[in-house]
Amino acid sequence: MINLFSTCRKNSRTSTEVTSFLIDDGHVWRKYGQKQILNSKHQRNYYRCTYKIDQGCRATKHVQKIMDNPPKYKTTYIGQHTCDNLQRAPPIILDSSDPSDTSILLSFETMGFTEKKQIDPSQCSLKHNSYSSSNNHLSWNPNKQVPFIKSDPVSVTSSGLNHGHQRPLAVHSGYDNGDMTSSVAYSSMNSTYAREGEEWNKADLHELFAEVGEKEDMYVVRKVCKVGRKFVFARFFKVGSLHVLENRLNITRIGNFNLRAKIVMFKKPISESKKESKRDEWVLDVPSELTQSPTVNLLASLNHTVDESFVILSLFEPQSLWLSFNNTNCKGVKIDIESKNIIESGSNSIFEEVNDLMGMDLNCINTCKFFIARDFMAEEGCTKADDDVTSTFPPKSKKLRDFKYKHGKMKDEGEGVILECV
DNA sequence: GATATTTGACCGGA
DNA sequence: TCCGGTCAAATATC
Repeated sequence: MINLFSTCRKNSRTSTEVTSFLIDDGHVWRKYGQKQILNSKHQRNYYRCTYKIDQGCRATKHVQKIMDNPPKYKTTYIGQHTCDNLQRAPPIILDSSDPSDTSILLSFETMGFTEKKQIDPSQCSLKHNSYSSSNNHLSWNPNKQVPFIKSDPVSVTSSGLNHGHQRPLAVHSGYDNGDMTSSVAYSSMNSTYAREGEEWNKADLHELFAEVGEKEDMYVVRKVCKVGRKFVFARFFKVGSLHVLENRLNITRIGNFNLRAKIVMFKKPISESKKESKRDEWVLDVPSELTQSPTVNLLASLNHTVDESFVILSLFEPQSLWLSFNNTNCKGVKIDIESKNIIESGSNSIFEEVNDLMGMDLNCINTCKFFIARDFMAEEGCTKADDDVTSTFPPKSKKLRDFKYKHGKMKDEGEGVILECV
């Protein structure tokens, strides 16, 4: 429910919306305070535009939960944005949890079409586009809560997915890294951009995932990856075939948007405390089927030398891979698989190094981009996987960039990876 | 080190 | 003086 009106307050235009979910207007907000309001059960959270300092944008808003069951949130916008920084991607998935959790927006990608139009909150209605369930994609009728999937070309039964009892679900968001334990399948799902009018929340995703497997938990990453995509980690138990599960998710459509699912190939020992669940402790779990990775063929075509490189296939940019070179000062290079262009490199001298070491003839399309060189010299020839695609990239500070490149071990940087030792 | 959030203190209008 | 809005140091997270 949206109740929009305008009035004057402190010489600023204000508008108020009452919704059953938290909304995202495409702007980047920073919380600057919270206050217990008289005769109100919940605190009011205050936000200002992130670009207040940079660009002098004076827009603010406050959000307050005004009803519990069903939840209702009152968002009051004060002032208009004068900044020109819209959030990197318009949102579509809206959280219905506590207002203190400000993370939870996902975006979706239409097939071959990228839409960067900002969503006007006043237009954020419940209208939905109909979608034809042709071309082997599953369709979802947004007017129905569940199930999301009407039909299933891939037999869930034959996939070995367990459809038994449902485990209690846990949802992580914000800065929670997700306490991913072993013996489970993780699927990272990313997609870009949204179309107007559809609202999604984590409860929706829970129900969607429940359709395809026994899901333990789901982690909606707070920030976007460096290509501006939101993504979700979902963990499933008792998965008979990871690839069937992956395929199953990848043929799922939500409205006009495809789900993009990639299996996350790492695991983490169960730890007792949250503090112990730092990603530094993650260890790789590269299943044997990954030896069939396309990167193997690519490397073969590139005449690489066995002990000189690792190959990292990005989860979130599956069209590219990273190569790192142990014997050089230049720690790595990112290569587009199809074009074989270097799209990011640690230094301008990388090309000579690549040519010398790998016998590759690579093209440079961008040497200006900086990437965080990492040390892949870990035990047993493997490094620890880093599932974080959320770090600032590139680092804004030259000082920080220099530091990270010099040390080359900044584990907090990078992106979700499948690592393969070759 | 950079950036975001938390939270008690502070301020100003009613 | 009360109360809502904001500040800013401390803290958390990356």
